[in-house]
Amino acid sequence: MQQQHPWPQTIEEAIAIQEQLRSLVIAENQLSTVRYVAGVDVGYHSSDAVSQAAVTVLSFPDLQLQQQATACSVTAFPYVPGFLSFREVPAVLQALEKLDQMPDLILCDGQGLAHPRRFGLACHLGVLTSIATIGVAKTRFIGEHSDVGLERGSWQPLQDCGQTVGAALRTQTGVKPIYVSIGHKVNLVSAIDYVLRCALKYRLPETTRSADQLTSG
DNA sequence: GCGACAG
DNA sequence: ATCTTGTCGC
Repeated sequence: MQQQHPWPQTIEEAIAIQEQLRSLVIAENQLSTVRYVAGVDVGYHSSDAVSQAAVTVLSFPDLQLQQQATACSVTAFPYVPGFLSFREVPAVLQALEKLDQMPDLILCDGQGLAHPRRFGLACHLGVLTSIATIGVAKTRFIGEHSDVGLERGSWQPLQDCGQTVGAALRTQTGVKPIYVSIGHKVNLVSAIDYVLRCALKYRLPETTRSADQLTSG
């Protein structure tokens, strides 16, 4: 699971990579039966110099923790909105390599297609690993949407430049919606369904929560 | 020029 | 992301 392209040193190089790789994104279901779902998260401490990635693998649909791994690496890119993947993907790849068995699906902490160039973190990780991925973000990055119904499962398309790039999804009645978008090898309706089935009790899916927990402490 | 801006 | 306790509400 090595990086398959040179890591950019400039925004211009990063844009070129995004524009090249985005054509490789598969926006339809191409995943086997999901038995293992992973959550990934990256954290930082006092300095930005070191990125710590955590991956947790849960059984699906019963959501029991099966495996976990962490990895630290030198932070390879600054945080610039629109280029988060260049910062977080290297550490995530290292953590994934430590797993005994690859998950069937990965829920990423960030956007997928809901990105200015349609190539957010979830798309990037999916293309590099060939694993199905979904972007699950706590806040909106791009796009607009109508008000979301108050009940769990309600959602509204997230639209940008006339395209549906994701969904604002209410995972629990009365809580703020989250932003779901395609990463790789899954369509939006299925992505919403997987996220809902991983978020039975809290706003964020259990995958994200368990990975966060590994990062924080 | 002025805001907005995943983590 | 990170710095950080208690507190209001179901």
